[in-house]
Amino acid sequence: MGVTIKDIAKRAGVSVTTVSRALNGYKDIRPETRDRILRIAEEMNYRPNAVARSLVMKQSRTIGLIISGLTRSRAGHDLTFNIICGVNDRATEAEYDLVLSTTDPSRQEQVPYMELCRRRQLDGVILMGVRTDDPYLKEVLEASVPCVLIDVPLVGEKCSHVTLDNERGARLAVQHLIAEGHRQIGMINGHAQAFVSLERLNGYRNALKEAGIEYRPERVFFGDFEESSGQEGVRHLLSRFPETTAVFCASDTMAIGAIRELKAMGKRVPEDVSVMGFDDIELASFVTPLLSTVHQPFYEFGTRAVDLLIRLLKGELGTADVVEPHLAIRESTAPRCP
Amino acid sequence: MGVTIKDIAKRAGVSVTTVSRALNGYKDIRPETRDRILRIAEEMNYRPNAVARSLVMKQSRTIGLIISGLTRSRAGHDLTFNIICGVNDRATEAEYDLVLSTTDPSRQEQVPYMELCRRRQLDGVILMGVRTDDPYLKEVLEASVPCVLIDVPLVGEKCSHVTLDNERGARLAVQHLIAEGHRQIGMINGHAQAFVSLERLNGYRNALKEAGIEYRPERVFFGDFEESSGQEGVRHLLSRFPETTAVFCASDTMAIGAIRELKAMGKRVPEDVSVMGFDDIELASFVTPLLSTVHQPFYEFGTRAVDLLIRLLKGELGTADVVEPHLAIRESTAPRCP
DNA sequence: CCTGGTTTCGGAAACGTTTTCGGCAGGATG
DNA sequence: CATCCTGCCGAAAACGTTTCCGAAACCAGG
Repeated sequence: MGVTIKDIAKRAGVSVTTVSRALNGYKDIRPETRDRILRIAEEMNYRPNAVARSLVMKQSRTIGLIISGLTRSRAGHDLTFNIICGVNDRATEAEYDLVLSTTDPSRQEQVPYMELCRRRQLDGVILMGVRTDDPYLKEVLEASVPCVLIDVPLVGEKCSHVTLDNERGARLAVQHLIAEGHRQIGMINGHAQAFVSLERLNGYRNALKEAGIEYRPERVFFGDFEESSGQEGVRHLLSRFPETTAVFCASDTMAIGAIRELKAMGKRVPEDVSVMGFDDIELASFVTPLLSTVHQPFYEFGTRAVDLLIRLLKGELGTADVVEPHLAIRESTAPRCP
Repeated sequence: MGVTIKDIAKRAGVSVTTVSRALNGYKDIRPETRDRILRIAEEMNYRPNAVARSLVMKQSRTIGLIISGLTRSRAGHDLTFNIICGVNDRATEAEYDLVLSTTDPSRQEQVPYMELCRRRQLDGVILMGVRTDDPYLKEVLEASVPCVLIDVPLVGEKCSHVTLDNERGARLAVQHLIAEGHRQIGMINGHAQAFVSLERLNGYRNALKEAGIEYRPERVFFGDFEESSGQEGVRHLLSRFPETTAVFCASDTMAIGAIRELKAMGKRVPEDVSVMGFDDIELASFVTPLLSTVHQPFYEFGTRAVDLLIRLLKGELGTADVVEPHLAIRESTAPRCP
């Protein structure tokens, strides 16, 4: 159907070798024949067949974006989408094709990481959404195809990652709470299978310690990043520590749930209790009160991930890219009422 | 690097033909040799090379998801993401790989539709975000690779589409407004380059006509689906028709902008003016007041698009899949105050 | 024993590229 | 004149599959 390199060769009266040379800009070809071939290719509307090329070159100029647990969580919408956009934009800039793939822990056992890569002959992959106990994690580190992880702080020879400085982000958040006069501060964390949860917990602890406030494990509730666990979290926290005047949530979604529950309990936000989120999703700028939170540049995560991957593809060693957090202070936090 | 069919053949002492036969479950092979080969393949951890297979079979078991104007619009986030999820889920179910690709009108001129398909040897594509004046639209209809359009009501021999019954959705929306007692109803439409805009306008007109209300073209403002054009829309509409008590917006995002502007003008929503949206994006359930709107099942659009494409791939003729709208009445609409 | 039909298998071409190797001119050098 | 580059080009192998065609081997019927 399509016009091939052979057709051009025939029409130009040369061999396929010469056509290939002309098309790929090699030097050992007479300029006139090169131009003639190029003109003919143009006329015949020739388009190279990437599949055939991949087969012989053993690389596909394709990167895989593998997302674990995509549809499961409602929390990740805005977040995931922006990363996808960043990856896509940067990948097409660099002339890489992008194949989208999703898994979950059970599928990860069924189909191993390397099979996924080999099947499509992926040059590299960007992996997000994996949990600490996911099978892919070990596979990735000892695999032969380069990989960059998002929000998983691991590096290997052929493995980089990009993530926020989560400890610092969390620390800034509760530092702000403390600066506003709060001392009875609870935390609603994500599940323990997420790396970021542990780091954010550390940030919370460190901020308290700096301020000379005692850390009490009972003050942190482990949810699952979803709205309902935010509600559950405040019920749990407030019943045990009614004197709480501020709560730090490890996701905006949970913060929204927390606010909803606080309102249902007759508390005012932020007058009675301040709540701080994490992520700065789009919703944070639309709910009432507007959510104070720590901003994560998700789109940039996507572009950076591609950059890291391209460096890996060039043979450079794996590296870490941790981006600076900054606060977005809005309406859901306020000075503690005396 | 990877183990190939040839390695298996050597180890099993048969030809590659026989191995291929065993692997693909053909019948002209002795059951014992088939089982033996299968066992060996298993042992050697063989994975077929999809690239080589694509080359010879001239089909890739890959579908392209081409999105025009992805990052440009903030309006489309939730919408686009859900469609992507639907497409992805259904595609992996059907064992198709998904390559993500984005364009915009200018890129569409540079790289023709068919080139995109041929390069990756796509079996078919799902196309969304195209406008009435986009180059791809003509190309798609006369192209040789099957295509399903989202929200573009065109069918061809190898071209299906899935869309909401937009006329009906809009009609239901303003019928509801009319039923609430409103008669001074403005409309904030999308841009004229979107098919849905025209259909929604028809719905608006038809609902008015049914109710015996005069249709006045000056009462409809053409925006661009974005929040700011919603604000602009109410300024325009309210300055010309201060007696307006309800406005129907062709997107939730514009509705949110409209509400914001109305509040800024000192009007209460819905007491002074009702506003109705379109799309039912996630945000609609979080803003205050909660947005009344017409629901679109975006995720389902994605899955249905894949189903349509698969039927096209089987050789069936192009067809239309128009899904029934239904209203989600919440807080932003209310009976007209007497 | 011959014929004809199955069953089971292998050789080889094909898909569209890239790349290695070598060949043939022509000019420069000895 | 012999030798050696250098510039330009073609033949052919290779990538990993699938598939067409034919060939053994076996069996049944005559």
